[in-house]
Amino acid sequence: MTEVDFQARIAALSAELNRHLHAYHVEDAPTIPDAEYDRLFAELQQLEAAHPQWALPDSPTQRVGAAPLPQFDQVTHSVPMLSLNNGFSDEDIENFDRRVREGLDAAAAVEYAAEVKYDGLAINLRYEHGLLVQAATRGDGYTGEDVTTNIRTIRSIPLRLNTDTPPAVLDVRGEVLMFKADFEALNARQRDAGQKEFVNPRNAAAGSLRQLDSRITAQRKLSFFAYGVGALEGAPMPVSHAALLDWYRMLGLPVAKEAAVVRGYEGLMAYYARIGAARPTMPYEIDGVVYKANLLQDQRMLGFVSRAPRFALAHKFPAEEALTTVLAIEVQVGRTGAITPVARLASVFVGGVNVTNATLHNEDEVRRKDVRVGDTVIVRRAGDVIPEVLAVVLERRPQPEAAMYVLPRVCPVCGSHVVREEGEAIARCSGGLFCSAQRKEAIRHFAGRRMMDIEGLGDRYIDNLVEHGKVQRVADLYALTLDDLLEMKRLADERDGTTPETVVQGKVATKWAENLLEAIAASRNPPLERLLFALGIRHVGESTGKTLAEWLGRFELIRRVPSALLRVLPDIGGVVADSIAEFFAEPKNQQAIDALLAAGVAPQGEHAPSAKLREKLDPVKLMAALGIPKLTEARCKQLVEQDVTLQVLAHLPVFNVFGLPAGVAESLENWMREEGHREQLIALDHLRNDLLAQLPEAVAAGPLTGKTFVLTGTLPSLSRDQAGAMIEAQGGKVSGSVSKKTHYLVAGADAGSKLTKAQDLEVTIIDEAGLLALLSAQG
DNA sequence: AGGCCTCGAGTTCC
DNA sequence: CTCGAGGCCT
Repeated sequence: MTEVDFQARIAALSAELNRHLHAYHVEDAPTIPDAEYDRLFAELQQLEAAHPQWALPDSPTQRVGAAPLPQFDQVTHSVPMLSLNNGFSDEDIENFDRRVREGLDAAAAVEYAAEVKYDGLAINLRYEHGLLVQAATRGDGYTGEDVTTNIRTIRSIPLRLNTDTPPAVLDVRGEVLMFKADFEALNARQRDAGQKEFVNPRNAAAGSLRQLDSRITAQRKLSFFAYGVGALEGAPMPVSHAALLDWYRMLGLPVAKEAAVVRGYEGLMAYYARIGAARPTMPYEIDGVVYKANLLQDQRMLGFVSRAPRFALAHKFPAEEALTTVLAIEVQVGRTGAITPVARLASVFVGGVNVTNATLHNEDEVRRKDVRVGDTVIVRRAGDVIPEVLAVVLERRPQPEAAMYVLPRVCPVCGSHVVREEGEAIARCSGGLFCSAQRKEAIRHFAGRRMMDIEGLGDRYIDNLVEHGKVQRVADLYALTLDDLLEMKRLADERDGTTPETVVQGKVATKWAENLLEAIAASRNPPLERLLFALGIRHVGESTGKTLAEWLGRFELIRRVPSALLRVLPDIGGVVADSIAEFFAEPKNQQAIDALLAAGVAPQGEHAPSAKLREKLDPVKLMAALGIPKLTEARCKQLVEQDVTLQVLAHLPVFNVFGLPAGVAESLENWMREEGHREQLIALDHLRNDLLAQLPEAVAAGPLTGKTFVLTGTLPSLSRDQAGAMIEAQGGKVSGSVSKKTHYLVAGADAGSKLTKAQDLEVTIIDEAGLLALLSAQG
């Protein structure tokens, strides 16, 4: 044979084998005996090995797996993979149908695409010019993991689309799952090999897909069904969901047989009943059905609400329920001291997992359900994840019965009083950082991934470090020595009665300790927003931390700004501002922070306060932010217009002047009479002047000055932060929600309610390209 | 005052 | 993931 012959033979074999694969795995109609397939496969493998230059990218030999990866790479989805809203009751479905009809102004019954909801893993397959180039997990919806080599091993996924005119880019959304039969077979193999069995098909599929060694994945029988689309370039978007599925079938992609088009509420319910009846005999597990407005045009019109489409709903089957007994009711103490009762249960298999604990939320909840030790209870996994005690089976309550549960009046950890604020559902331990449980939780929070990110400082170590007095405050982490850690481990081993590893495997233990110390040291320079989040200030999470860092720039400043100034920042109101100011005013916290700084913790990326702050330092806004009852912004404006600045206000002897109504004047007077308030005002005024002096001049009047923008959806190339920064750099303003005052709405993919609202208000809507044009045209 | 939306907090299992 | 609370707009 000549080289040309080899090339032709390889191509022919690839094509033929791919046809057989498709017939077998997608059409369920085998075309040749397995032995014959294996023979052709072996021939192809041989030829490719001898003539690798002719091997095709979609050769079936690509499916056997490759050497292990060191890790999975991160992939950013060009169109986010959002989640669906869930419906359980008939009423939920009725509401869904009604909202859709209202949204579409539809008189007649709406046409829906209905399909089963697989219990598997959502995956995005990217095809470029017809070739599978990348497969990624859903992840958090925006970023997932690159599992291409593993996905290639799934026989029913075409490596090349069956078309001569493939789109330049096609993101196929679908579900990877394991058939029940394949799951049973796998577990039988695992059992024979003495390996751990998987608890359910979903976990087996997830575990197989997360193998770094794709040769293992290749041995697991995974399946795939396509049901959605992300990015699509170079081909028109099908006009309906049903048309999309038809197109997929033509391209050789597996699509579930159960997909159907139905009409109106009755159609939905009939489909649900039909699938529910067929469910036990289906070859794979499903946890419900999915409804989507069939017409793409309808989907567009309905749009999105925050993170979920308004045009689709997952109609879930009732969660599986199981009976078990309550062994004990214990309480947990959270970071904020929250006392949460938890039921310890006799282990029971429900919803695909073994459940041994279930939260009882709070005292009222336990009372309402009247859960007692020894009771038989109905348990289910709420929202498919979190186990929940549904109800007590009273007939099975043992005699003599246990007493009704009462929440402990003192903290079981530290003995401090448990307090329940008026109107609050949650009881809290009053011990603060005196309570070791709260201390542990505070340290755990501090070390967390999204905060200081100290790798290797897990719960067990934190427990031991606190128990053995090595760490009292977070700052103590930075003073830990190798000896401290080794001693801690020795004590812990002694107490647990385990073999003291330090002695037996001194080297291993030392290495562990060195790594941990290194991780702690490496956490010394976090971005400012993360440090703020890590401190555990109530109401300050990731987002609020970011706001503070962005607007005020320096930790030293944030530490001393009064509540009134915090309150003028976006998304920070009275409650949050007070919480922050009180935290930093508390001497214990001050000491803890000073110790942290002394230990060398220094946030990186500090900067001067944002120039945007200038407008927030407006005397009217600041005065209104003081939180004086009845003193509205309008009243403040009135005062400032009569030259009553903060400074003047602080020294005013009387208040029933300036045309203020008697009630307002009285309220003002009462406030001023309280101790420290006049001083507060003066300090605030000084701080304001200080800040104004150091703030960069207001952004030079740019072309966008006076224009307000709102960003929504996902832009193709810019993050929202980047787009916002660009707008602000040219003098524009970015606001969080659409109003009449909005000049432009910048809408990306999957824009939600903001888009609808902008349309209602007839606000100019532009996309990323439009924004860039606007920016560059004038910049 | 009411409604919508986002953020924070708490929770479980593998 | 879900709940409740806080913030912001009409």
